[in-house]
This record gives sequence, structure tokens and C-alpha cells, in this order.
Amino acid sequence: MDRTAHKVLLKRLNLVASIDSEDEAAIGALPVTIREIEAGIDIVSEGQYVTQCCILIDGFTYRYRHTLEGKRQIIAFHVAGDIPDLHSLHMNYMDHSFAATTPARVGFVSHEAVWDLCMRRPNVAAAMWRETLIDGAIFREWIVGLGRLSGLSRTAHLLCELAMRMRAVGLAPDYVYRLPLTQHELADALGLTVVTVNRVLKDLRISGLVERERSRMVIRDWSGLARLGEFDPRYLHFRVPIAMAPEAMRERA
Amino acid sequence: MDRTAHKVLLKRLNLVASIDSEDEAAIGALPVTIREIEAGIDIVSEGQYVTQCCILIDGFTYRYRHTLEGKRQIIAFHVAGDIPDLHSLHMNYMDHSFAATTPARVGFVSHEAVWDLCMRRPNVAAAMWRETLIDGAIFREWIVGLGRLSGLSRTAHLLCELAMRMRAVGLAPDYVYRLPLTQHELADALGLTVVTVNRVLKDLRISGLVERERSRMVIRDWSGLARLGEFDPRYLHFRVPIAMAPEAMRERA
DNA sequence: CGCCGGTTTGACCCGCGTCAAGTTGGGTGG
DNA sequence: CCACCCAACTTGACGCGGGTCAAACCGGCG
Repeated sequence: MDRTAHKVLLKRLNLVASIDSEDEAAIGALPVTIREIEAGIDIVSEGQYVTQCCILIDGFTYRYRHTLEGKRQIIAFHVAGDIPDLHSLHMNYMDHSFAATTPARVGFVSHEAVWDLCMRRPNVAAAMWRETLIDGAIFREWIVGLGRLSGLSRTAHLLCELAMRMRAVGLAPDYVYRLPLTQHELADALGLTVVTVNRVLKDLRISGLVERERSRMVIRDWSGLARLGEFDPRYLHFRVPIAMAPEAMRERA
Repeated sequence: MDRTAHKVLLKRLNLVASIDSEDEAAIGALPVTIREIEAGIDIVSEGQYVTQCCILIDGFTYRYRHTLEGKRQIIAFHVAGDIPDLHSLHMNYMDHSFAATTPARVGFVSHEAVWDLCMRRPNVAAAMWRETLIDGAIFREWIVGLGRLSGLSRTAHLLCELAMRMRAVGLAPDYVYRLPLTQHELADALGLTVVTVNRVLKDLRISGLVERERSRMVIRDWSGLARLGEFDPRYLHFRVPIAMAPEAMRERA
């Protein structure tokens, strides 16, 4: 039987809280169904009532909504280890959709099983609660960016955030990571248009901050990018700071 | 002894989840310290590590952050019954500040006491978790607005949201409510400037959608406002829909 | 009465959106 | 192995929503 989903989940919960061996055993006993998701189609759609949630084992996913005029806003990106719809455990009406930009592997767990786990292991419930709160903290950060930062800073911020979150799960050593997003998708996350994103990325490249090759993102000057994006990783509330950004820290002091 | 904080808290938890009589007794036993907060000063400031959270008994409060250039972004508004910093229970570093626009009355409860309550009454823990998730759902909605709606629609949406949330706690019968905010504060929430907010409000008044008298907000044409703001109250995840907006519902079908 | 925070309005400007026209490169079929 | 296609990227020209600056105006309060 495939244990990767359990491993990924355990690792994540240990990253956000502290899990003991009994908790670990209970998590290991969770019934998980693994599914391969193809790129571009919804994993969950707005308007659905769901009875399970999923842990992302591999791939790059995002959550989004459309306005009435058909504009799309991406609300969140998710990488391996994230539990993108954990909130559905308590609010099973989906007010947004959830899809993958690349083929993805996810583990589905029924709400019932999660609920049962939470009741028996309050410690695990706390870790999961905390995970959803970090999700919320990221939303707040996006609000500040969308409301008050320029397109350039906002983009820098997003690139920093993704680097930091991927570092936390070992996917971005040396600030280089796979970013399988089109400029159109970036635009929909940043509240910009493709054209502007293109120009912003050019700016970042010319200033020597980042480099893009295919679907890889290379951060050439971390502290410069963090300063530009006003990025302070504390909002990610890692239990153990993965890697601080000294410049950004100093700025905000 | 003053029981209002307990009453308000109980009412809120009953609004978001279902609480039985034993839960109720446990909630009633919470040690709460009531404090009067004066307008304009921080209740909690960004950067602090907190050991208590608070339930808003009366008054109008908001959470915000500043950018490095000193621009302010308001992240959330809170009315009686809200628990604005419940997230601090699991992440005691504050990544934003919290203040009141009017004199406010809040009840402080130590994290320890809340944590203890959660451990003994999982049902209450679930209700509180859900409360924080609704907070997150509101953030998502703001992201969509900031990223993809015009200043006009965004403003309409905010006015709808506040009306709906205040109706839920009985503070906005007939879609009339007290909105003790300057146009400057509205601007900081909407990602606009005072000047633009002023013009937007004028537009809304001229179109017969809303009326403002002193610090009161009067919604004259609810369905028109909801349509303009693309407001669909489902994202608020009320257990029992307080009052639907028929037009908005139809639009999104 | 005069101050002062908040509101209102006008004139002008700029970041980003819109529209349009290439260009590039990986994938496919002949 | 080349010809072609198409999605993604790139760049230029121009327009608009909302920002900026500046000047009243209004009303509550000392």
C-alpha cells in the first residue's frame, strides 16, 4: 500500500505543530485514497458540497474564483504538503474552485475520518487548525499586497513567498524552484494583466533579482527581492524559521 | 458580575455551530476580563506576542498593517460578537495590529483558559475553529474584490458584507446600520484613496443605492447594491441563512 | 468665534489595462 | 527532418480608472 500521503501529511503537521508518536499512529491509520489529477481540470468546483478533503502529495495547484464579467482571481497557490481544502471540514459548501496547473497527485480523506481523528487526538486537531490559520495569514498578506503595493512589489512578494514555502518542504534549495505557471496565471493571482506581468518580470530580470528558464524560477538576489516585495516571512508562522531574510527583518524593525 | 461577554460569545458560537447545554456551562465558566478600549489606540500591535484573545462585546474595530512607505491596509472589520484575534490562540505572534474606531468594550480571555475549554469541550473547539475559518473566507472574498473588481463594486460589496454581518447579530434591521468609519478608513480597507471613496459614495447615493447620514449607513436598494457588488452571502457560511439576496443568488447560478 | 478633522470638488497625472501585432519554441504530422 | 501550428511570450501605442495635489466647505467643539 502507498504510504506517501501519510508521510507527507505527517511531515506537514510536524512542521506547523508538534506531533507525538500516538498522534503519528492515528494519522498513519487514516484511510486515504490516492488519485492522479490531470492539469487544468477542477479538483473541486465552486458551489459543490464536499465530504472529503485532500492533501497534495505532488504537483502545483491553486484556488480561484471568477467575477461575473468572467475575470479570474487566484486566491492561493499550493505545493506538496498543503491541505488546500481543509477548511471544508467545517464549511462543506465550496465558495471557490480548486485546480492543478500540472498533473498532480493528491490523497483524499473523508471528512468523517478526519473528524474522528480530531476527536480522538486533540493534538492533531490543533495542528490542523493551525494549518488553516496559516492559510488565513497568507490571505491577509495578499490583501495588503493587492491593496497597497505596486505590481512590481506584489510580484516580488509572491516569488519570495513561494520560495520560502517550497524551501520549507525541500523543494527550493538555493532559492531555485519549479514554478509551472503561465504569465496569465501569475497575472490572475497578482490582480494584474498578462502584459503587465510580462513587463514586471522583465524589470525583475533586468535588475538582476530573478531569472526565469522554462518553468523554473531562479532567485538571484534574495535580499534585494525581499526588500522590494516587503517580504517578512514571519507571517508564514513556521514553527522553526526555515531561513530568515535578514534585510527584510531589519526593514520592519 | 458582568455576564455580557459570556452571552455574546455563546450567541456567536451558536450562530456558527451548534452548542449543547454542557458546552454552554463550560463557556459560562470562562474567566473573562472586561475592558473599555478608547478609540484610535491599538488593542494589540503588530509584532507582539500575545497570551490572550478577546471577544468584542460592543463597538467597531478593525485590523490593519502598514507598508514600508507608511500606507495602511485594513484587513478586516469587526462587530459585536466577533473574536478578532482568535487565531492568536495557535499563532501568538501578531502579524498585524488591531484597533477600534469607536470606544469599544471587549472581553479578554487567556489562551490558557480557551485552550483548556477546547480540550474539555471538542464541540466548542470545533465552533471556534469554524469561526476562524469564516474569517478566512471573508479574506478570500476581499482578495477577489481587490484583485478584480472596480472601486465602485468593491465598495458596494463591503457595504453589503457589513450589513449582512450586522444583521446576523441584530445590529442592522432594515439594512440600516451604524458605520462609524471615516472615508479615510474606508479607503484603507478598499485599497483606494479618500478622494476616490468620496466619489464612489457619491455615485452610490446618486444611483439611489445607499444614503449616508452621520455615521449611519442606509441601504436603500439592497438587491441593486448586491448586484453591483457581486455579493453572494454564501461565503459568510452562516449556519442558517440570515437573509438571502435573491438577485445576487440568481446571478451566480 | 475660530479651529480642526472630515468631506467635497476640480485639475492634472500615472500605473496599469486594452488593443494589436509580432516572435519564439515545443509538439505534431507528413 | 522539415513544415506547420498554437499556446505562451513579448513589445508598442494609446486610453482610463484611480492617484495626487490643491483648494474650498462643513459642522461640532472648546
